Amino acid sequence: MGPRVVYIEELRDHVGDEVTIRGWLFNRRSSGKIRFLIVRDGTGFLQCVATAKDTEPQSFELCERLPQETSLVVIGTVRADPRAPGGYELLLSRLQPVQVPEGQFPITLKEHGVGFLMDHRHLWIRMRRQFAILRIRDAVLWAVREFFKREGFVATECPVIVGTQVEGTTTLFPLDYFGEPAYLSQSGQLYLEATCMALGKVYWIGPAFRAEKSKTRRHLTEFWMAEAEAAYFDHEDNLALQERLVRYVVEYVATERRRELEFLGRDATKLLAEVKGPFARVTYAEAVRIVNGRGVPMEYGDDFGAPAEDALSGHFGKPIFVERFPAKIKPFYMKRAPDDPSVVLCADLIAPEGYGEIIGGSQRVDTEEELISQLREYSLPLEPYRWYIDLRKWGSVPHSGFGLGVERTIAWICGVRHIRETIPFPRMLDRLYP
RNA sequence: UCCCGGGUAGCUCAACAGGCAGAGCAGCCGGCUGUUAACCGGCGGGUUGGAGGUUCGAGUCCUCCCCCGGGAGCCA
Repeated sequence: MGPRVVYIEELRDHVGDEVTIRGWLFNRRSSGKIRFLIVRDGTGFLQCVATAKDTEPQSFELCERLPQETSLVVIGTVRADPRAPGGYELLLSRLQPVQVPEGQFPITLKEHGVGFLMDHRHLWIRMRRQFAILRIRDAVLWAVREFFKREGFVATECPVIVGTQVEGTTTLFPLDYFGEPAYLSQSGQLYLEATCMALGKVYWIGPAFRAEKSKTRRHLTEFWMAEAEAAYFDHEDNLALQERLVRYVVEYVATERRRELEFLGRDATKLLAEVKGPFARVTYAEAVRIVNGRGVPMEYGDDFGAPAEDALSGHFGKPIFVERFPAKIKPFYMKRAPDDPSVVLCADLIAPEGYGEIIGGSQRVDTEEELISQLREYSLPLEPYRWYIDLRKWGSVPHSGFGLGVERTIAWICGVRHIRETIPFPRMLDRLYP
């Protein structure tokens, strides 16, 4: 048995010790009699230093030959050295290859085009930038779970195969369910409304599918949403909850993943400043005026396009709730404002810096009469929604909820322009491989 | 679906007005005891996305198709 096996992220506690690291060869450099290996192990990257004096001869020889992405076990002494990236390095005693690649690894440390990288996504995720983003993704999802746990929400699940269309079939992926038409869910919301009447405050993190043929940096056909629904929550409770969630997530990531944010060139201080104070809050009508005032044409009744969202986020420099949209451009399940039935008690949360809408939420229709009349207004059939209507017959209460777009949130926190890098294997229009 | 841009070596790109298809990196060989995408010297590397057309001659011009990227609409 060799020295104790440790992970790179634990090295600060092992300075002076001889340890074993199991990982992959990320890069190597040589200056003749001194050779440097960069080894990664999933928790970080480590510089290993090999010299003829300190390193066992056969291992020293291998340092000059092993190709990129060789899986290997390295044994050496941990030491702190300011010349090492990360501050710690391993003085290599010996190494043992696990598997040596025959050819050259497709992804080098040089430039590559996006198309090439996407075709090699299964290997691309081993590179430093992707490593940082995916570890931030992990932190975002943990933060969401921790937040809801603290707020007393119950974790639950929604079906992914559904028979009901939420708003028209064009955005749904159809499925043959033993001869019955079925779809991949575009949101768990309707089911969450049922579940919150049983468990009070509920949330789930699950996939959502949109068959829309959109081709932008903000869209995936398969993406993840953190959805919450709470009985007895009105519109105001809903916004307060969302604001606490977003602030919690950002503060959590800024603390737990500072190193990764730094690597991405993201200024954690700026992020924290953006969520520190109360979020901006405007009505849809005010938002339209602001957008117009910044030179982006749009009329009352239009939905916000990407340029309009960018204009808004540029105006405030912090997250913005846009409330009270015209009912006509929002789905059937949103509750009308009591003082103005042409608008609904909803809000979209627009992220700062042009990252777009990260939350959509609303107070829901809670009476059977309203619900049936709105389904009719939207020309939707009542039959598939029978169970949903049923909820309004048996102790219906005011309730509200929202869905947070996980990838857009990660893109904003990471400061990456395209959300395809925020999920291990993005599904997009014309992108099903790998 | 629409509007742009592109497809040349393993990768990133160049090639004037139609006239011998090139560079950097990667790879291989050699050098270097503190490298940071290391550096220095040498070597090999091509059905120019596909099909057809114009021409003495096509990477370059024309037609169709395929693929990729950027943006729009729709949304989280």
